[in-house]
Amino acid sequence: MNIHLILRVMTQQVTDKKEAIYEAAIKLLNERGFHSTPMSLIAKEANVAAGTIYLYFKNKEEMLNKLYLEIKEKYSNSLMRGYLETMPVRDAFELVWRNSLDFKLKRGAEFGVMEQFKNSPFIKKATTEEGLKIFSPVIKLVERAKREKIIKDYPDSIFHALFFAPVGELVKTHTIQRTEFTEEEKKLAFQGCWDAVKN
Amino acid sequence: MNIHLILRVMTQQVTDKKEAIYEAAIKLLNERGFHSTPMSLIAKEANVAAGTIYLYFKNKEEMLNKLYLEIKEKYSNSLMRGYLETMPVRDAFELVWRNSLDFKLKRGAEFGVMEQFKNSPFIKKATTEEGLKIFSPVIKLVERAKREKIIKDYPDSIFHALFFAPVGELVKTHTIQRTEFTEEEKKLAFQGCWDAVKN
DNA sequence: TGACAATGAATGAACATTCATTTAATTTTG
DNA sequence: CAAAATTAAATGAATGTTCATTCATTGTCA
Repeated sequence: MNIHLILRVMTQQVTDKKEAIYEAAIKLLNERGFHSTPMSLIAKEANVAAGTIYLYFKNKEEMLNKLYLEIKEKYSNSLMRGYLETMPVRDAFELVWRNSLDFKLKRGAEFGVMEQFKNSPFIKKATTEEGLKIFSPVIKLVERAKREKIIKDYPDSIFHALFFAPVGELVKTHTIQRTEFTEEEKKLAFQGCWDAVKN
Repeated sequence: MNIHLILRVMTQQVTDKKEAIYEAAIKLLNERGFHSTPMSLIAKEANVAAGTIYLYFKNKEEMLNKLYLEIKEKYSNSLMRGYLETMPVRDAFELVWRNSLDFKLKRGAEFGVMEQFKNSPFIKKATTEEGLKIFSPVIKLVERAKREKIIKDYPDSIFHALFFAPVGELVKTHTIQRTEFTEEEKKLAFQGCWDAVKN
């Protein structure tokens, strides 16, 4: 392999097709669920031959586990967007909370797939563990807030449940009911989450 | 059909086999997920022939939708267990919250199936709507508490997200990590949920 | 014995995956 | 530099398997 080949591989085919496959999979999985999106359909949606998917993934299981991790990583990255060490802690929490909400609202298909897979026996333990690592920046922020006595000294699991779980639930409700999520409601909901964890 | 037959049908076979099928389905769906529990396996687990399932259900889709409703109903009934009109409102909320937690902990398989299906496109809109009706006793309690200014005047969706969503999230975390859910943690978590909604 | 319940082997459709072949890109050679 | 040779990428028809569902047959019981 010479340098040109390496560049091509890195920037063109692999990225393009793999991305196309991921995108197609996200769209279809969200719309139809795992059980009724065959590989052949994903291939068609991605404008790729059925066999091509198997150049990039060992099989369907591996593909979906990788897709899940990819989405989790995107989500995790979006959480800390705009964060500065110098922020007041409470502002940082509002930022992270809003980032979570925005991701789940704007990237509805990704969020749908995440939710569908999160509790499915289909996702392997290794994948779940990998997914936890991705979250570490947020965990650091929580540690800091606990040390400064700004939030209660909850175990991580309880903090996460009180502060983030409601966001997902709300987005699901609004998505199902096809109702607007107003700024008023966002403020109310954040205040509730904050009241649950603040000291 | 004579009266004896009707009685027999109502009390013996139908109930027994249907129940056996439901139980088998819950166990397998929770363990293996929808995509890899074939009807034949459900039949075997229920000690019933494959064809028998089709005496009680039109097809797999109908079976799963009915199963989902059945579970939701059991869950909903368990929520109000022990409730008395005369209770102080805050005690009633703690009761309902603990009932929710107990159900999700003790009936882990049912809870797992519920979670797996809740966000799946597999569940039909009609089923989701039917599932909402089942919840009405709790909604009445919430109305009462709002009127008495004991909890904040949140829209139902926000109340639900703040007060109930964390319970499910916590149970899932503990189930995955195979850790004990201590009484201490339960107290902490309830206090958080209550702080989120109380006035 | 008649009426219904239950069975489970058989059927056919759907699907994941393979692989022989084609197309495209890259390198070598004269 | 162009043509030939090599290597890699991509294709999609074919394969074998899995599975939901059916239905001819058998069992049950009033």
